[in-house]
Amino acid sequence: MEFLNQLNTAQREAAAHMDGPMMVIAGAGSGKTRVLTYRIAHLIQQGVDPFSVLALTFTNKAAREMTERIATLIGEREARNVWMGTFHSVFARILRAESERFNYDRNFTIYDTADSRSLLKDIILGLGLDDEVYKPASVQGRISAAKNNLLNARDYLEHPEIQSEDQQAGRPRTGEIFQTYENRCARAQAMDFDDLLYRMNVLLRDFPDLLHKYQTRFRYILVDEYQDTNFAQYLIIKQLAARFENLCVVGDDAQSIYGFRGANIQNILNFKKDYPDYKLYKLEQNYRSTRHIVQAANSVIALNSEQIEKTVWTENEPGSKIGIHRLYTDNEEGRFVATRIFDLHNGTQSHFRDFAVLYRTNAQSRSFEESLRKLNIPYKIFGGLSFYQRKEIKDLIAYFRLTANHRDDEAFKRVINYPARGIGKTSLERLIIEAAERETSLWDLLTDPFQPPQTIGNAGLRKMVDFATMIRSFRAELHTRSAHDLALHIARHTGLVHALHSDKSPEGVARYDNIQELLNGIQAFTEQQQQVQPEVLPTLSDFLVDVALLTDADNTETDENSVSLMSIHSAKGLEFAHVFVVGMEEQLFPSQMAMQSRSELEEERRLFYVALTRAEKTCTLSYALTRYRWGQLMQSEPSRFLDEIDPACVDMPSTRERKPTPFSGGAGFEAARKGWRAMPGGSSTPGDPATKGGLPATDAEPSAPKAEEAPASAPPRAGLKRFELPVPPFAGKGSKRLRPNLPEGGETELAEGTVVRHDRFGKGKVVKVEGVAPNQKATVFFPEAGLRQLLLKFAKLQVLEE
DNA sequence: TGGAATGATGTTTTT
DNA sequence: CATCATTCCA
Repeated sequence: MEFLNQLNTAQREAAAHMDGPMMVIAGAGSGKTRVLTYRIAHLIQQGVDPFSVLALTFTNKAAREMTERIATLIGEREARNVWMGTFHSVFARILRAESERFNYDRNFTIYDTADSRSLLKDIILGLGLDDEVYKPASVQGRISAAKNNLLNARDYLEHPEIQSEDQQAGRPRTGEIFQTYENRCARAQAMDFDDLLYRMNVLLRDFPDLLHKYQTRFRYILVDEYQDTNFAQYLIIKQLAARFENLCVVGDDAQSIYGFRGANIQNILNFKKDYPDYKLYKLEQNYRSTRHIVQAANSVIALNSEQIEKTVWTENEPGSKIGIHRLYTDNEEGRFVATRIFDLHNGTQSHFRDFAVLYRTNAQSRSFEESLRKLNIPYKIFGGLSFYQRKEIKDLIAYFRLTANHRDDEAFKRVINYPARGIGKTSLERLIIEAAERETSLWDLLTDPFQPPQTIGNAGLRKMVDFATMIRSFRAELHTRSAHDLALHIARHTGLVHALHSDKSPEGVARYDNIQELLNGIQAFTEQQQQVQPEVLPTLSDFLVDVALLTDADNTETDENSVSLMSIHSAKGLEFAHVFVVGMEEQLFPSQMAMQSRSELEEERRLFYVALTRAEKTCTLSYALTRYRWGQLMQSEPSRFLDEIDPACVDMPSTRERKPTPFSGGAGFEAARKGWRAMPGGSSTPGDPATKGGLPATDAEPSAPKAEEAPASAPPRAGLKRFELPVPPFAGKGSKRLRPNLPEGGETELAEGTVVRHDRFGKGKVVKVEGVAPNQKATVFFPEAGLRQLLLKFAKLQVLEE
């Protein structure tokens, strides 16, 4: 009981809540993790069995930190027994335990995004479709959205609205691809990320005994970052909590930044409908940041129309104002930030780990890496090409996967001839074709004792069979050797270690080191598991469940003293004394991809809010006037977000000047500096649609600052947004965000990928088409003139080829 | 069949 | 500018 006294009143009340549904709306930096951990500790102290507590987070790191914090409150033994993990990892475990209910192998594979994309590409080509029309990535998005709304392939095919959407998008056979994808995954005993949530739902829906079992087991359920849950997650939680309704959700609508992957703020807004007698707690006092930072963040987020009412305030000192810095190039921006860090590090007694550089896209990290390296400042990059996505790591893991689950076709294809063992692509292709004909996995075909593959030459077949024999020999030891032991054996025995070791190029050495690092990681895993459950041998397949769902952010050794470089998304939940938010430019932040609709722009703004509120003491914003993008030098303009900050919190008054409208590319240094006044007659292009300001996003310009009373879910702009699907019929009362039909695409034959000629900009390729007939607009990439937005009624485009 | 050279192509954010 | 994919050659 005493430890609750370390909390403020609001926090304490929330943490002391025992039974019944509750929601905590927690402003940034208001101590929400504290409330979660203290509440769990308190529950256990009050006699609740730790085994009956389930806490769901979005990152493994958050889960680990919470476990640690709880351990310091009530001791490690108790803390360890709380079910704490990400949605995906917890449900993957449960699915593994219950796999026989849906005819899956216990050791099923979890396909990552790359696996499922390559499978999709395979299917698309296999169906004789054009992968330019059916882009694997966008089909993937479509399927993902469907699954997040609990639609399987059959539902998808039977859904008239979806079908007509696909018709109109010119991709009528998407459902067929989905269907095939589903079959192929089943055949390979594989699930993708979305399947984990989908299956979990189906499991609870179709097996009342299991529903009962887990409802009873998880007597207390806590959910972190509730604003980021999607429909599938929402429904799982709802079902699990239905028996006791001891459900605690914590979130901040202002920090909802995963709408693009199906997260639905409505889940927060609807909580009171599902649990009318819920108790609401609000945490509004910010302990993290200075007053200027809090005020700046508040002023920005106030421009969003959809929010839960709350006031974030702080008693902290005002601190220094937000700095805004203009640089001429992206490299200069890198140098600026690095020198700043260097000086601050020397001037104040701060550590390098107190600094973070946050950017919108991972591709921006390069200039900062270079500059930091030059000044000998240690840094660590998060995200981007994650450790687990490196080729050599994926190769080795593919061997592990194939060992655990022979039917994992993606893994099979990856390593059948790596290291080279003389199995060429024709042999493999024949195997693939034959497997498709017989509707079986590659492995099952290859090892079929009665009907071995018919179409492969003798030599090739023999080598393949040898390969299978080797994999089988690994399999035989799956349960007798520890994860690390077997991993090492596989790494050596396959020749992979040898192949990398003999490669003396710098990359080769790095790869070899990475393999070592992976093996060390498995060693650590093995030891850790043995500590938790000494009586059980941690196997390689146990490791695989973990590794599929790991990210770089989970990999950090906290004792490292280095500057953090990361995307704003991955910075969520973290805090740093000194934060640099870089690349504050139109088209970049807000991203050009996210300006189709008001709601997308608002998500970008929340992202900016998240960025600002990571800072404790100082926050520095910067932008560059020119930047390399797609290998091209491009002009850029200061982000509109800079103008949205309350000027009282900003250090550089000159930025208060009125900014040019978006998309006025090519205005030049002078124009960009002086603002839009310099544009007319300047280097701006005649007929440039920018001067028309046709974008909805412009609504948010300072000239019309107060958010109009938009309906709760403003109708999305017509556009190419592919991500949302109508809520499925059995979704019940949930949200009803039916989207109006897209405008008929007729009128023009312009489509993505069309090559056109413009009489000033030359040859270019259509990247995107949007808008309705008279005002239809195309985004075209011209190698000579860069990315341009053109209003079709003005621009005379000549179609060169489809 | 394997590897190197050349050419096309693409950038949001992540479990 | 990178990475990837395809092509071309030994």
